[in-house]
Amino acid sequence: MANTHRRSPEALSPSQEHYLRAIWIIQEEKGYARVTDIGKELGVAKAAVSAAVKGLRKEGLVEHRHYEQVSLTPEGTRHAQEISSRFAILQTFLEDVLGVGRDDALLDACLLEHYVSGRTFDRLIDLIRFFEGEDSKEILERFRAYRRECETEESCRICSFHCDIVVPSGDLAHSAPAGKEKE
Amino acid sequence: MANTHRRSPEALSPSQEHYLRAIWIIQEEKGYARVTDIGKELGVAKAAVSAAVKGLRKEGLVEHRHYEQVSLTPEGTRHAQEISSRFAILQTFLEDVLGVGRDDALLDACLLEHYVSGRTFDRLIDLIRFFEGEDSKEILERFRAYRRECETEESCRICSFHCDIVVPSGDLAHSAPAGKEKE
DNA sequence: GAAATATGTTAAGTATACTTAACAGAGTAT
DNA sequence: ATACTCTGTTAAGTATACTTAACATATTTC
Repeated sequence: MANTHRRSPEALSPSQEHYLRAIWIIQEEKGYARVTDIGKELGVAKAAVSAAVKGLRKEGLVEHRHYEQVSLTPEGTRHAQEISSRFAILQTFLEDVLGVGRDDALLDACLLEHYVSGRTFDRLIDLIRFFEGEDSKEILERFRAYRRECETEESCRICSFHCDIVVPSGDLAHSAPAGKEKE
Repeated sequence: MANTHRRSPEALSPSQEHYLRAIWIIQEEKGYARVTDIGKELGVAKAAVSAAVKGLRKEGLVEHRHYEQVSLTPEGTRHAQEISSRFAILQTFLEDVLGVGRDDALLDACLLEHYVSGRTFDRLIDLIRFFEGEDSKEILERFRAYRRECETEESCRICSFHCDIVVPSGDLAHSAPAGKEKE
């Protein structure tokens, strides 16, 4: 695909990451995960889960004997926690820093968790911690005030798209059709 | 798919968005886009471009007669600009606010542009503008100082993953395995 | 203008990630 | 204990998005 991360062979696909996180969540909630539970959690048919689990088993991420429940191996657990960590970081950033509503934040975090690079996650954590710090609390407050102002002002509706960030001239300028994206 | 945005039928796929942006970039650069150019830009075979263009034509986003060059319709141009706008917003945020290196920023922006919701983009613009504003310049500087400190400190290496954001207890707390993610 | 090169299309095949439908195994209920 | 229900698997089919190979068209070069 022109749009998809070119992964190294051992790397997990977004779909696989999703399954792992779902299994982890269900395990935490009710102790064990069944095919049907996973399907419900992700909104897919049992057959799809069955196939996905087969793949995850082949990679040593879950244990699963026919007609029995699915459980994460230590390796699988490690991955699941990593993904959940990424999810939590994104959700925190979206909700608590940006002020995005919970529903949008959950949806966005769920998609983005698979695509953000480790380096960017590190920086996001920095930013969250910066805003979280005692001597920066007032900054977050200032940003929130700025945002409220932005929401009421007429001029700011325009900047949702085609604002001067697209064809910028200021301090943050980039030439509009920016660099290549070979992955 | 468990991992992919469930789009309304008229919505574009990440792949299609990618093609549109590539065509736009090439058009800007050299006036016209050929199948081969697009393939090179995206790193895919000509055959793939041919098929993709057929789809985009059916949706009225590009014009293309057999063995001739591809050009965006007004509708296609609108989409391409929108995507480029999203890309630029992300790149600006990653590079200028977070301080992610250019290469990572380009790669990340290229993946994320397809998945971030409009609402989140609005807020990202707010944040960029906030940091860009004259009376906030010193805040960005303070964040950069904080980051530099973070990089040198031993304790901060630990927080890349499995930090207390995962199982949080502070002000920014979320219960660890956070909400559903039906899309 | 014929040959060589560049460009574009088509066909066939692969991989992922789903779907529905049919079937198989396990547990419960009267 | 037979029937019903729930759960899991398999098979077949769909859709997207690629690949390579073969072929078609267009352009350039001599």
